Amino acid sequence: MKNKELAEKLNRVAEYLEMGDVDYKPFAYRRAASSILELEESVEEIYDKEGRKGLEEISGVGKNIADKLEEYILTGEIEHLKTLREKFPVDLKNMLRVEGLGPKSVKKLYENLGVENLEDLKIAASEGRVAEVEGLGEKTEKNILEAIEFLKKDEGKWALGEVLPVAREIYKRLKSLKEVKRISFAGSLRRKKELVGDVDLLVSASKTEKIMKSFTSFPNVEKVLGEGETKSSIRLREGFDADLRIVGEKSFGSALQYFTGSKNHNIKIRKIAKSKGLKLNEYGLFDKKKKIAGRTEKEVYSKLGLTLIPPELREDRGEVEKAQKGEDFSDLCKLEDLKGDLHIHTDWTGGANSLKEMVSAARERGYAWVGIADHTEFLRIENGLSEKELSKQRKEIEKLNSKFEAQNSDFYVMQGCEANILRDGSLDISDKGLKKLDYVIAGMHSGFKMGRIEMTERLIKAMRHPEVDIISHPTGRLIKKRDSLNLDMEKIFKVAEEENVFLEINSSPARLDLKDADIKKCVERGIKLAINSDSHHLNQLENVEFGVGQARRGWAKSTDIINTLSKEDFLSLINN
DNA sequence: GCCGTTTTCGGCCCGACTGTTTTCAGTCG
Repeated sequence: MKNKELAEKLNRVAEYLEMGDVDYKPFAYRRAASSILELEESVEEIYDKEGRKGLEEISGVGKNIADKLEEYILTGEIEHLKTLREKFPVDLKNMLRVEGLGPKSVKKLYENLGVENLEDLKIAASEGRVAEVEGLGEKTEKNILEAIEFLKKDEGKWALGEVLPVAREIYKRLKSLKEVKRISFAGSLRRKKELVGDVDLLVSASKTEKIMKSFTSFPNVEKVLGEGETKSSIRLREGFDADLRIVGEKSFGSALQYFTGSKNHNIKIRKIAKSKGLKLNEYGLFDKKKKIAGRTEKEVYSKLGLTLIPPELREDRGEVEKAQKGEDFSDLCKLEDLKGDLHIHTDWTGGANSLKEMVSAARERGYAWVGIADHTEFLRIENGLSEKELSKQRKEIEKLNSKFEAQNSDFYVMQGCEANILRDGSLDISDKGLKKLDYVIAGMHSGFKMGRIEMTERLIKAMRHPEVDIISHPTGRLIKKRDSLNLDMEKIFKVAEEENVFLEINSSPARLDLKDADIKKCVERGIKLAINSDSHHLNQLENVEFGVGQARRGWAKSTDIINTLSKEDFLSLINN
């Protein structure tokens, strides 16, 4: 768990150094940070086992950064970072969350206006002082104000991808206790919402003391907010809270139903109970004083004349009515329905792992096929591939396929690409180059500030391109960071229908793009979707879990998702 | 600050876009 913290510290050093106009060192610190994030082992473990030498063997870590890692492991501080902070006493972490604001601008704002944090910045900008700083101007000031507004919108909310790994650690810790009979996440986390307020855990047990002790002594606890017999709360070092509730075995189902929500879903469910002369609360479903259900959620729903509604659907978007009619939701898409992943990067472009490594990791996941979709020319930073390089990659892919064939394996690797949609809607690679590929993904990676009409036309032009099959991360949003692009989604959906273009559900926890409401619209119109990991590292293949959660929140069935097809069916769909 | 089919200093993914300027700095990917 410490790796993430350490990487963050190193990145922060890089940012402060950039503020101080230092060259190259920031790059070194960033590189070290990113290789630490990719380690399988924790830096602490490496240090325990192999000492300093082990630290220096981490790629990108030399003598100096090893010093800092050692210092942090031993003291929990990095003196160098403290010194840098004294020079520029600004809340860099939060200031840099403002889209469009980098270390250099933060420095200007601090030196000219004494801006140290977001509040200062907001005041300065709304008083018109930001525009007067040399190098900044009125538009920058306006953009800053808008970006701060956007940040404020999701204040106190955390991205599912940030919360879930920590939540799982707590879950595992509690589950290992013999006193714990049943355990589940509840709340928005269980509903797989893209933003969650906190971690809700529900446990059934008769003896609670040991469980509560284990919970409040979790290593990442910053503060115990409350500790009781049936309910405790902790604040984690990551910044969010976790709540644990313990109930009796006979109430686990009703409590789970109650604490999973959503609020609007539960209001509707309780109304149904009331209309039947029953009462529903976290302790059970009651007929007068007699408890008639509570042990399982299924029992509760069933006694109310409803089928069991999957947590991801519990938003009062029509699921209750469907459940009343007997719909069993079993065809909703599931992780195990995915037969492949169409959006995988390799070290041919910006990925961390080789083609071979990515392919074998995908194979180990139990996929039947996989699609490599590296960047094309325009994205120089990602070493986007030229037509010629794509042909070379193709040869390597064909080699892998022959190998699989020789092993009598049906596993198959397809070659696609993620082409860039330029400002005018054209692609950064020739039709001739695209024709050689099995399929084509296109996506927007630049030019985010365009008017609605222009932006919509741009995307539509790309969708109408005869070679384009899939649009990656269609709205371009970054969760808690950047709002969706200015697109007329109705028009986009219409063209997707006309052109048989598939829209991506990008599983990267930073994106989750399309969002649930858009997915639901696609499903209703019969537009097919692709759940892709957009992996740049083999650890990221498992991110499809987030995409599946998102798809389920959008009511997508397995038949709506093209990754559930066999390779043959997928290719014939693409070629028609 | 790290790295080296460059042994010990010189190079370090780079182009588009935006908003500031009026030729370029900062940010993003």
